[in-house]
Amino acid sequence: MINFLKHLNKEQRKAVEHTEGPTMVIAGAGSGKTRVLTYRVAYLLSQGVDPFNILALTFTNKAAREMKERIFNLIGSGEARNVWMGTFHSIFARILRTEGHLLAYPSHFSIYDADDSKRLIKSIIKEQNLDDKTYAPNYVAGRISAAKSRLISAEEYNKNIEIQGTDESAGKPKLGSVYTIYQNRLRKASAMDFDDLLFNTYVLLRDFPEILLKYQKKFKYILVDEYQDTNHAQYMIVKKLAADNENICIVGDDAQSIYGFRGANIQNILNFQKDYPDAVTYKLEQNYRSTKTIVGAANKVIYNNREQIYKEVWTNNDDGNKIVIQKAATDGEEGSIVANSIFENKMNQQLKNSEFAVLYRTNAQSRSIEEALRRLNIPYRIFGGLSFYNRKEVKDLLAYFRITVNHKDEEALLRVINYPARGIGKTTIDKLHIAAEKMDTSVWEVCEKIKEYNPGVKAGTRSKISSFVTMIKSFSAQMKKRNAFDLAKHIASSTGLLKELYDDKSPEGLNRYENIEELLNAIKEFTEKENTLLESGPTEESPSVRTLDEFLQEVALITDADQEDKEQTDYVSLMTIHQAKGLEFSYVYIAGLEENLFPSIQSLSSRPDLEEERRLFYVAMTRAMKKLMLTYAENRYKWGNLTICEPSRFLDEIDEKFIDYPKKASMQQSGLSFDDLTAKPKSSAPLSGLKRKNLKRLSNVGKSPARHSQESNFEDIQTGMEVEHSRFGKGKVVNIDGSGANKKATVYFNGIGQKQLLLKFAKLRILK
DNA sequence: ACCGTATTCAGCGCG
DNA sequence: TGAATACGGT
Repeated sequence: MINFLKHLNKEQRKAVEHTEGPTMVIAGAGSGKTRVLTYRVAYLLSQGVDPFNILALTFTNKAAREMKERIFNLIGSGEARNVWMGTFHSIFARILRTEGHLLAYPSHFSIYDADDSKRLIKSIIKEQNLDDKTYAPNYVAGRISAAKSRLISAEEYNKNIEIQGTDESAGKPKLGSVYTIYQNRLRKASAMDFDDLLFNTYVLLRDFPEILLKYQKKFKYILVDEYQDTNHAQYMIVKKLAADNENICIVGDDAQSIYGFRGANIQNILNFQKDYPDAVTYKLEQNYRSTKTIVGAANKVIYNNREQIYKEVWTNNDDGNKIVIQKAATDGEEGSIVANSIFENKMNQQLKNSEFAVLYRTNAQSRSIEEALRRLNIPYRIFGGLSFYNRKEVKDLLAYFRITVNHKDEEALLRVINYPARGIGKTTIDKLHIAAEKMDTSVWEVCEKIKEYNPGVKAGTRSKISSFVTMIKSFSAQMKKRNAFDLAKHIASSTGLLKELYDDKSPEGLNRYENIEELLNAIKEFTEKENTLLESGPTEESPSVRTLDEFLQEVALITDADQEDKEQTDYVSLMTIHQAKGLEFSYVYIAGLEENLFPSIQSLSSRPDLEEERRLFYVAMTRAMKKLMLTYAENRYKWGNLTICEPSRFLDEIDEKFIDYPKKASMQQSGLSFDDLTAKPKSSAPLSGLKRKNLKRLSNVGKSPARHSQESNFEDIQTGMEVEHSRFGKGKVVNIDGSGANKKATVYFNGIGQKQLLLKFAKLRILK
């Protein structure tokens, strides 16, 4: 039964078997952290602990998903399914849906994403006649978010002399009142933002002892992943929940704390021993991932930080290759060096693209690397950017769902009240707003009782508003009767949204239409998946159909669109170091090791910030299993003009004995004059610009990562051919015009008719 | 109401 | 450089 424990080393095993009392597991990079967490849960279950008594908190959906899968693999999904395992936000949202009424929230409250929050903040700033430069919405949002994650309410914020002083001397004395108004508006919309999910959970546990007791009794065993990334709110909630049993196990690595800028408090992990004097600490120091060279070099770098828990990461792996440091004349040449090196390694050792990753500090750096990879025809995928659920069209449809579930959801209302256009324009919406403000109610309420409130709009507009209200209400009426998919499809078509996108025959429009299709597919999957689950076992409640509001609850907290790539395509990964956390690759390139870029210019003035940059570098280095190459450029395009750069101080922190400086190749000389300085501006002519946009867009759908190699086949399409299109089906090419990237085909599709398609976008498959 | 042009502003980003 | 937004004309 517990023979799976033999897959663990001595220290890992001790950490797994020590189930009672506070436990801290310091897991060095590549030391099998996830393994310990999953085995620990499996072990608890095998010891007879009730799965309903286990709470496992992670930061990302991905981490939660992976952990679940691995536990299922160890001991089957039967019992393990009932463990409360998920992100902080999803678990707390779940608690708030049941207990939120105590805080006067309905169970169907909306969750505002960062976008919604910013829109709202922006409109408040406007309404208050504040200058949107001194009160930049991003900055204001950041301040409010920081306050909430430090558990400072709007009221406390305004009362706090120190904070008020800071804001006043920064010339932004109204921040507090924006915060207050923001909270009122959220409240009126029956909505919580991401920070509220934490904040309100804390308030719930603080002010309602019986609720606290209930969850303390329930969660007898608490596990927290990536503890070094917890912010104050998360820390306090966990502390409260664990106060009774103190069966808390936290796992993390202080050396990998890289989210200080968004409120993570590294002191939480550094002070764990003080918070729980009885805590037992286990250190996982054996690295299974990297070569001795990489581990040694990384250790040496992180050693320069003052604040850390002492540990010595070591490995049994081979020495491996030395770390290569390469200088480039420009960022363009840096891209070429990286691409060439990938090409060489790949050819010499017959490697897959997926064994390579290029990491950088800022997203803007991806450009030069992309171009170089494209020149060598190496398939790549850029991570980051807009994820599926952040696309406009997807959010629009979701907004219809949201307002169906929660009429008061104002951000949703504003998104869709005039989309597709129904003649309810800006002027009208402003009037509605003013009326709502005056009567201290929601915009929805004004719309619903438009005659009573009489916001001074013409009769014609009034009837348009009324029919919008009627339409939304009709959706709501069907919500509990129809399954999520049926209703979603009904909403998509009867609002005219589907038609609007369908009629847009531009390549972008097609893309949007397909995204809606994909969203509907996801809902269908959701509907069916849950139904099969119901048959197989006893679950909570007992609804016979999965409804739209349930789908919305699930989807509101999903942000990684990369639902495991189904087609495991083979590409080089390009991502920021932050995105690379938790991943590993055989060959890693870290680009842009220059002062003011990495470490970032914003970090230079404070020691903690600089140390965070160093940890970031540590994280980057320790992603590599076999080979690591570091590059920097002497000149780099920043915001459009060439800037002179100095090598990063971090390069000096690596012990010489681990480094291999390649002999200055002649290509660097020629590269300077020919490859880059002259070719660079021209290489981003309209054509390549368009292509890149397309790649970026595709790259984020997850289902269809950017694959450069695929693009070539449109050259082959000719008049008379039989082709297949993902949406229109089979058809015959009637005509071709244009050439190169602008090559267009006129295709006659069976049963649909003629379509004009830009070949570089339309993924046509040649049949005959 | 909507579209094309001008202007502005760049940090990493979980949920 | 380029994306996101503001503005002014139709």
